[in-house]
Amino acid sequence: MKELAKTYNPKEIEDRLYQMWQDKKYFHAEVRPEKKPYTIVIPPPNITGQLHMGHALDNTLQDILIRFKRMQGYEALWLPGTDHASIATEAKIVEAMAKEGITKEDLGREGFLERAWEWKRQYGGRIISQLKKMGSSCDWDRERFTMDEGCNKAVKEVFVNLYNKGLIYRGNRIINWCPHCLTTISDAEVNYEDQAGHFWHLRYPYTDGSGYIEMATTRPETMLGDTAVAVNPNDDRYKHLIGKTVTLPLVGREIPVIGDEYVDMEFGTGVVKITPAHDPNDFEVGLRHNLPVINVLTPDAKITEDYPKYAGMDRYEARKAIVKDLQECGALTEIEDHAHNVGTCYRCGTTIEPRVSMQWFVKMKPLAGPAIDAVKQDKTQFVPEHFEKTYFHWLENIRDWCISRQLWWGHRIPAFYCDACGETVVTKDDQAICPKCGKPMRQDPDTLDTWFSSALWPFSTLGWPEKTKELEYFYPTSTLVTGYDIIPFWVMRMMFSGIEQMGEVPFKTVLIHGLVRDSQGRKMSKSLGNGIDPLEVIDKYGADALRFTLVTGNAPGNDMRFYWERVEASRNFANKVWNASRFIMMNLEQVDMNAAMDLTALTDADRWILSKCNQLVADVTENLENFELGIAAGKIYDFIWSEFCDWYIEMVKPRLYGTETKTKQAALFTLCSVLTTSMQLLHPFMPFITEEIYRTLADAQGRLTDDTSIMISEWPEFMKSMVWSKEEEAVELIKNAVTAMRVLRNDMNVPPSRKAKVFVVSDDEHVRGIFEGSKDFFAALASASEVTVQSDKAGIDDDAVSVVVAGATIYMPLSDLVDIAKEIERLTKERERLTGELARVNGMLSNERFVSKAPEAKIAEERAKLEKYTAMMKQVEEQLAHLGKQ
RNA sequence: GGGGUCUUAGCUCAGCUGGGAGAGCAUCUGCCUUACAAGCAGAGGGUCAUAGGUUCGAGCCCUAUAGGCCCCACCA
Repeated sequence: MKELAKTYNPKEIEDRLYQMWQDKKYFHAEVRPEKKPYTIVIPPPNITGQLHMGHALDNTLQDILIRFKRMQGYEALWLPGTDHASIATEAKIVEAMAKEGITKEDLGREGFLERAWEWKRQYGGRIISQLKKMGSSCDWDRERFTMDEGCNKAVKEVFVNLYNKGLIYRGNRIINWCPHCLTTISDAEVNYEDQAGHFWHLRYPYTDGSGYIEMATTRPETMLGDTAVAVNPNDDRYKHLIGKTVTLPLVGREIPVIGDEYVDMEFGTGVVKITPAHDPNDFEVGLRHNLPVINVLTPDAKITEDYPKYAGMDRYEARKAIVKDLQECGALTEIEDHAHNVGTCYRCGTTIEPRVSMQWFVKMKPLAGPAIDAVKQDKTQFVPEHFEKTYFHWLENIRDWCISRQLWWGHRIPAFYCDACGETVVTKDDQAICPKCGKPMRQDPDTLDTWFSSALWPFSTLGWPEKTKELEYFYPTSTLVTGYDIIPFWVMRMMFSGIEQMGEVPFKTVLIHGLVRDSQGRKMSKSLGNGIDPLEVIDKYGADALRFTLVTGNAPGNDMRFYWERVEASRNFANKVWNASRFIMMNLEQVDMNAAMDLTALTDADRWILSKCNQLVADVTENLENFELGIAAGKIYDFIWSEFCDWYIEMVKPRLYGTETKTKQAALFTLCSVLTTSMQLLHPFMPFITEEIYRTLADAQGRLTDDTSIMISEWPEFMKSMVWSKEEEAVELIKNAVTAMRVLRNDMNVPPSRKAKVFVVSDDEHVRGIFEGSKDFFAALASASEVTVQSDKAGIDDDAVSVVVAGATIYMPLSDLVDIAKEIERLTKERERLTGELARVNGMLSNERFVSKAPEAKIAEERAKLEKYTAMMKQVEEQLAHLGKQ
């Protein structure tokens, strides 16, 4: 027979089992019309990425769902892949090249891309192999990459579709520019942070020499590009000035004073300098007033050649120089401290430079509407629900999406320009010759925002734009699992893309999770060095322990803290499971498991645990269906540890160590049955250990085949015929009695090694029957030398210690060990407790409004309690009276 | 400025449709009981942030207040 090691060693089994699952193609899903599909597309990790706790959590949740559904009989597809992460990857490669002293320009576009693909081949697989360590049951045969041929086709298709509908346009607009990455970034990619800065108060003189107007700015260097000064047209202080002109200091340009309601009269001096080229609001004002747009900065944020005195200085140097010059010419009157919000690049942290340039945009309003409606109509549901508010808020306030990037690594924009005649052609197929004038065309050099291709992921990975059978079968996908921080970047964009291109939402449920933080609640980050590597956790405690830790004690959508102690607790649970299995298998050889099972041999204890286990099946299934993964895991944990191990296995030991075959067989049958069911319920959470136990058990029972695997076994089902309430009640009574005895012995410092005679007294024949039938294990669990069940106190020493449970009083003649005073104290305490309970129940039942309004069942429940407590109270009082006499 | 969310045992957090406050860790006591000391049996510890309200009944629903965190926002 197969033996299990004394402690669970994950390293011995994880890789081996994962390999087996892969070899057997258990992760692979096919179009099978006779089965219902269940689909998850993975949030594709960046090829630059290393597995971190966020991935670990995200993938654990997905794997739990997919394994659960697979066992339930769905054709479960978990579609994996990676993201090309244009800006991050390109930056990494450029950085590596810099170390060799090469620039992008040295290699040229083709050469650079070659190098990038090489880099992808080399590192793109790393994250995948790390996901496998987690036990992720992805269909690796269908692995995709956001820049593979299929995705590229989809990207071009969508671009052309949207362009033809007028939903993609090219325009000269103010965008977020990163002077370090030298590309645009979208609004969503700008992080705002508070920075200490200053208010510089400036005076611009009127051209007619009639004085000056004063204003404040946080960015004095942009004054080179000022093309107006604005006041609020309703402002009595200034409205008469509208139409006058001022002379821009240092530059000498004559610019108008204009009136625009954008100016807040209450703030500052109520005067604003307008720099359309370098501020988004000023840009809008400029549009309204037809102001010239004067760009004073180069792409890397240096002053342009147009201002020789400052040319070549970066924006901060220029600021110093200009401030100094303004001061010298008397235009600067005051410098005030001022904290303000500065936009920074999400990738490199550089302060964003608003900049006017020709870019491609997606018109968002027409796309946002249907995406909002779909969620309002519950076509897609968020879990937890309140995240839909975040989603609505984003979509309702959305601005057009800037999608062009000045990068080489990415999907190239399928637009072709004719320099000769100015023609633009947007097409899926390369266009070399201008259809209008026949001259050569050149393709737009820019690439698309990475999220443009990610947005298509739920259908591009299923073959779209081809009408594949996969697409028809697996789309819309079932559940999307991601962090709340990704809603604006990805979830939202998949929603409107799916609706627009497919006519159907991309997924039915969005399961949102929070961030994994460190033990002090800080974000895990490279710079803090507080990140915990999931691979290290797996190495030390096993993947199952890591997975279990990530899914328990945490509600959906909430951030969680990562503690090593919690992993230890999970590991301990794994070990518990392991040892319970080991115990069962050690005893298996005692009986012939192939012999027919005599169901009448099942005892109350057997039926009790089977009934409990059956209920667990119902609960866990329901919780999983409602995405309450943590609750489900908690219930399995409690059942296995507190019910199965702490009680049932202990109850069954006397039978296993005895000689009677029939009852032994019933016990082993029950043990195996409950073990198997609970391993199946636990499998989505802890795939490795459950598989190992499942297969080892099959082996021990002589039914192990090549295709025995828990992951393709059928999910257990709740069976009405296995609800045994009477047996449950009976065993609960015994459990209460055992606990009461233990408490009593503990209070009196009686060690378990000291066995005592126990008398159970009850005038209820039914209760006596229960104790009679459970004598063997009752004695063992209560450390009794022998148990006598009788209807009265005949033959029991007067000084026996007693404990009262519902329906019975239990006596232990520990005459020489008993401290009478202590015993009276204990009983007095018990009387107090019962008095409290009775007061509560009586209070409720004497409340007329409760009796008339509460549900029938609740009232009956309270009446039963009243009866039970009254009887117990009577017993306790009798005991007290008796002891008091001595 | 707008929105969201949280406040429950010493710590970290659960508590699913309102019906006697839970877990893990920590603390204390006693156990090497032949599956497990990564264990077993017990114990202590909470005015569920505060104040109102709805209800027969509120940790849970409503309103206000205080504090923490997050997201969004163009106040130069």
